[in-house]
Amino acid sequence: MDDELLAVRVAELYYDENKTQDEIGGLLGISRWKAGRLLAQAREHGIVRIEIVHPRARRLATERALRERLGLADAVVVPTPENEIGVQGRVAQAAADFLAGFRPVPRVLGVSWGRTLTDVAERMPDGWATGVTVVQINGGVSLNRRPGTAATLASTIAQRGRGHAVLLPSPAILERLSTKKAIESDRTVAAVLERAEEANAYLYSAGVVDENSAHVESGYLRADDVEELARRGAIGDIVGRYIDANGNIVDPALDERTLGVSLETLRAAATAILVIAGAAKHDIARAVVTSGLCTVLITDEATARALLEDS
Amino acid sequence: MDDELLAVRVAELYYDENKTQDEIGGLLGISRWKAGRLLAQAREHGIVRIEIVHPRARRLATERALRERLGLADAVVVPTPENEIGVQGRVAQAAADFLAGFRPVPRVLGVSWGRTLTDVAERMPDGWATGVTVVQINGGVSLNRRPGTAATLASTIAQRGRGHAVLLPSPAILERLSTKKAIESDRTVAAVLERAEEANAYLYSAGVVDENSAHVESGYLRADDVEELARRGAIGDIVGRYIDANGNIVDPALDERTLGVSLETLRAAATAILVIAGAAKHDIARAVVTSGLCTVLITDEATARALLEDS
DNA sequence: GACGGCCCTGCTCATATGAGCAGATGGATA
DNA sequence: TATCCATCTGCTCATATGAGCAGGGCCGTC
Repeated sequence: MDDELLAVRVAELYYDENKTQDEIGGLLGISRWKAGRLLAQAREHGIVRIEIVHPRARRLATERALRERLGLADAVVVPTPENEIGVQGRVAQAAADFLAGFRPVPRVLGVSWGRTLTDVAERMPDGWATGVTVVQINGGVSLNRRPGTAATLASTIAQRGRGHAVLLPSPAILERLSTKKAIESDRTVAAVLERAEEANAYLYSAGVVDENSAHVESGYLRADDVEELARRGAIGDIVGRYIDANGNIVDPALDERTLGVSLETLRAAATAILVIAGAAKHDIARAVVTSGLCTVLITDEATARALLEDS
Repeated sequence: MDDELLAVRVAELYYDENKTQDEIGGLLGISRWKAGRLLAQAREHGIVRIEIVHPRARRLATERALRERLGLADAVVVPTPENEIGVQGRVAQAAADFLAGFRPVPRVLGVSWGRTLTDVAERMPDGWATGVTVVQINGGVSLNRRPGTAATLASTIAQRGRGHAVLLPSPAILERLSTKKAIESDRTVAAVLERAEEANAYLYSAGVVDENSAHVESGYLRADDVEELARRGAIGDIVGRYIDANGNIVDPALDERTLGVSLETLRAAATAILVIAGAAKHDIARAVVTSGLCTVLITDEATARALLEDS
């Protein structure tokens, strides 16, 4: 019996049968030290495969790589399920867990909106904070017919944190720059934007450039506007603003008409948490992370690997 | 963070990050004993899944169940691969390993023939014994056109064991009883059968009742003979003899014309090793094992589970 | 509000394990 | 054949771990 086969036997006796290395030595006619060494070999050669099977499992090694190689303050990575079934939920759960455990507990939290953030809000544990102010950081989905809009999302997070939400009563993108300036200078809106600027942490996701974008669905943009953006290099949007692979604004004129915190605010933030999942969003995730728009990344392993590959 | 989630974190830090329970306690703000207890819980609840990934892995727990619940002297169970791809090979390898490690090394080994045993023979390690006599225990496949017949199989096992093969120069089933008696009383044949009776161990497999059986292929039986056997309750054959679910001979007249060791010889043997794999053979495996025709079973996990289910 | 039982916690102590070391083994080379 | 080098082996010792136990808090019950 060669050493590899012996290692398999040792591993079986140790892990399946809960024998001590000493007993194993006795059974297989080898010394207990040899048993220990074979066991180490078995682990090294991948004969022993240890997996943490749980919807809330994480990938600490990948998280560390992200922190070290991309200079992130923190990262949370969950395994990507087969065919991405349920990644959104898993990543949202991880984001909720992260936020709930984040210290110091933010007194003012800036949030954007979207499908992903709605998922996060739903998963925030009740009582995750004691008196948090949740500020909406970009113009909202009031036009959207679906429930679960920016307003309910922010309110949910706030209520569960025993606090209140400060909503931004404005469209995401205005048709004319003058309208945008007018709204912005409205006292209530200005007050909201001011609070948004002083948030202790920002929580946002990102969208990809395609005709199903929430901006199109809500009527802020037309399908051909999006096409044009894509043609000009846009790969996605964060807080309503379309950026290219370098994290730069694609269409400054459009951006001027977009209401909410600026990319500069995010870049300067002490804590900016990007929550993003799925293969479709690898490119936009890369753009956001490499251009320093976030300090914390919460994502699935496939996305994380995509980011790490080219660095 | 509830205990289950905490257990997941502990498991990750322990198994993925190789931290000590003490370090984990420090990281998660719990005592090292709590970390240890959570780890135990995680293992118990199946959050930690440890697998031995190797072509020669075994299922010791199932083996133990077979020994204890079916009264076998020994059992070897290998995992059934997805869609049974390669089970035959895996089980054959396990049989070869078992035989090579069997103590005391048999001086005389009785073998039957067939696809499975050919696979076993090919996998016997060179020098597995020092001077073994391998006796063919049932009539052979001289008519068979394919290579790898009873003769080469027995010779291979013998050569690798630094010994020689004693072949049974006879068809498996004779057309007429008188012919069988005549052959049986031939001095050389009688001598072989005598050696077969005194084997220290028998190694054989089993076939299922269908028109592709080696007996039909070799011309010993016609397709409609097999159909008739099935109609009368036959579920398969071992050492050329067709048995029903209770391990009894189905057609005594046919059996009389079948040349080789009897079922009684197998039942009385100190060591009779059945090598069998695949879902198609679950029934015949059950018949052989429950009727005491073997003392050692070498099989795949699915087959083993099928046997254990109804006991 | 007092009591009793249950579970959980943090401990002690025996055991299991891994790191590191010195001698043994074996194969290649001069 | 003698010698060297590399690997392997069995050891000592420090550390990590698990079993079992006593005390404390929490719950329900009276």
